[in-house]
Amino acid sequence: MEKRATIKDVAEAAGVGVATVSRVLSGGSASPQTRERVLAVAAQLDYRPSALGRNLRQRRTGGMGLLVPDLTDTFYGQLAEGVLACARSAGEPVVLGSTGDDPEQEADLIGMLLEQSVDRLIAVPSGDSDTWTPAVRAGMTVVFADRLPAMAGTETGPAAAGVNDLLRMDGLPAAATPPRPPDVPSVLADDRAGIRTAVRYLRGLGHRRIAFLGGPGHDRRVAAFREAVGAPVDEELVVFGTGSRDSAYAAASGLFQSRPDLSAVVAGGNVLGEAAVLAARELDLRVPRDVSLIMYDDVPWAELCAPPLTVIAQPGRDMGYRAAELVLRSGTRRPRGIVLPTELIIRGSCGPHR
Amino acid sequence: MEKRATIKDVAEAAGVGVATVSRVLSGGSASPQTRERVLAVAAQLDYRPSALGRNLRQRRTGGMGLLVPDLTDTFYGQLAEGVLACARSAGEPVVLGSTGDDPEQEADLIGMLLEQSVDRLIAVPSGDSDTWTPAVRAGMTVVFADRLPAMAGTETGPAAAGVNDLLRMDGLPAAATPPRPPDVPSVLADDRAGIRTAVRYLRGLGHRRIAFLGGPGHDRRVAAFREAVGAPVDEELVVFGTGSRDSAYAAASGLFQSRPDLSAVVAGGNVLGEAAVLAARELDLRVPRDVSLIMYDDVPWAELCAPPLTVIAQPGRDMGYRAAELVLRSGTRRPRGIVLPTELIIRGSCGPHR
DNA sequence: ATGAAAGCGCTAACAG
DNA sequence: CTGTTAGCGCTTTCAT
Repeated sequence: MEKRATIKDVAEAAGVGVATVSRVLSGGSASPQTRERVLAVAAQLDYRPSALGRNLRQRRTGGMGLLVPDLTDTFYGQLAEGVLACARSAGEPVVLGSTGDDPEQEADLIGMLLEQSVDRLIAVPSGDSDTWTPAVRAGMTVVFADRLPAMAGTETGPAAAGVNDLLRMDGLPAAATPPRPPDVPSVLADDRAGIRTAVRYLRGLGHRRIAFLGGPGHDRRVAAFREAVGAPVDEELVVFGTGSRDSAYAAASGLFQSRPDLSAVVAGGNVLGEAAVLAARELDLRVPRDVSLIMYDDVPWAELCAPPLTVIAQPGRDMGYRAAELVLRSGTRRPRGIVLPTELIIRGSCGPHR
Repeated sequence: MEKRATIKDVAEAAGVGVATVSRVLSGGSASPQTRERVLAVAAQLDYRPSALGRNLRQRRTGGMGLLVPDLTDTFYGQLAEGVLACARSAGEPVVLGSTGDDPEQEADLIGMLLEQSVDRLIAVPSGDSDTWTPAVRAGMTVVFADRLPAMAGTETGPAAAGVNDLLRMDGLPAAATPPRPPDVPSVLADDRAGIRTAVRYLRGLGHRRIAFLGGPGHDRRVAAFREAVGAPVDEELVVFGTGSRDSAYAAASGLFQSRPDLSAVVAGGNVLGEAAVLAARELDLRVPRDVSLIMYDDVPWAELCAPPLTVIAQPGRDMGYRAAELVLRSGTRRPRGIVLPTELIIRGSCGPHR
């Protein structure tokens, strides 16, 4: 454990001032001579500028934070891979946190990031806009991915100050394509189109009693579902798990048992899809003979199921990559929301209603 | 974006010196009076000590780095969740990197961490011991998880200096239980026992031509496999993918086609198991009727397969948690290797040889 | 018990 | 074009 050379060491060894070294290394002006000498000495000393010094000086950490609900969920794994790929090509570090879809943990992690002076953050938010106000007020550039924070105090009339105003999206007016991105820096999938396509597909197959199995943060998807199935929504057919696999299973199982008349279900995420398959099997419901299933997220194992699962694919890796780009370019342009397309991939888990 | 209060602000507002504030906040000695006042002022000012200043002063970043091959692989997702859980309870940040099982990227990421002065690292290593020498020499505390770096220059006689000497494990002598942990700080699964149990199980079912489908970093598993199947190992039955899903599929498919006489395969990881299922289906081989399959890693979707997959379960989350504990306690005791048990979970993907 | 002061390694004025 | 200097926010002797 030998201690690293500092900029001062390099300066002395090269017979120049520290400022010159700093300039050379960050591409400032310097005579070719000096530049070369400094570079040579730096290389020779194996000098690595310390991010510590630079960060303190600039009062900010480089890189970015990344907050996801659960890395065990393959979709978030894909998203994370995208973020990491972009960060790597920029040579920036990524500080990771897993929130477990719990607003409190999320708030703690935000606090931790603030303490680290991480001022760029990509998040799949769990808490509502109130959770996010501190981060924004502290000057963080935050890009939301996969979903937006719910608006706080929505039922109490005018929304409280904070990010709420930014979150106001178009109020889901009559189907307009292409979708208008929200005004918050964000990378989302076109949930509405994805769900609508799925529901239409099921209806085309003759299904009328279609259920939605959702999880935390799936409100845009449920909204789209309600819109797609039309007016009298059978509320018993819209159920939610809390994010854990157990609760997802319980929700799925409960749904199948309480409403044996349903003929198709749309799972709002891959963990819920997994639960649906498991619950169906346990109850001896055969897919797609007894019940058709469409799952949000295309994950590798969707193809391994018997039958292979029909899915609404969203580009997880791309979403992560784009989000990282947005958050890194935040100085350049005021980033706006991005909406990425989804795709219905028809495999074998849906059949005609019978 | 209001700027945060500094320790100086607190000191002034409380009418004390900065040193006192520092002491109070880090649990040093101070009169109850002073302590209370400082605390009150700090709370009132919403003061958060800046990690930047502290880190620079102490010439090290808190927290830890985490390097995994691929977050899209559910096992590493579990591992990461474990690490994050431990880090969170310690309030420490985690800097994440994904290596893609590529030693070069790994080396780059190590460089990045060094630049950040991250001096604790948990890694699922891709490169050999040479890749890791710089990190160790720079004074990093590194805990390996899931596997150890291969020894460099092993074929050229005496191993080169570096971490090589630390890596020397017991040379797989005749089966001794319990397994002796290596002398490197590490958290590993008991691969040998896991593989041996699996092979014995298959043999008990009458299988004689058993193949091993491996990936990067599976050398301990292959070694165990060779040991378990005994002397004349049919080398054609031991094949490798490079880590990507495509190459895993190619390897599996090639294996099935070149050796239609095999009756069972052990997949060294869940990505390879996935590939095996896919390849078998593509070739119209039925599991377990035509070929039995055991996969390393118990992942949620193993149960969804038809038939559900018999697996060698290893405690991914625990491994991550323990590794994080080790790396955090590194100041206290010199951490040694830990070996965690595996478990053969029999489901439906193995049948009698026929 | 407490304050003053010295940096940690770096960048950004500001002079020369 | 280049060197000097002043901190960034914090911990830590060292006096008091």
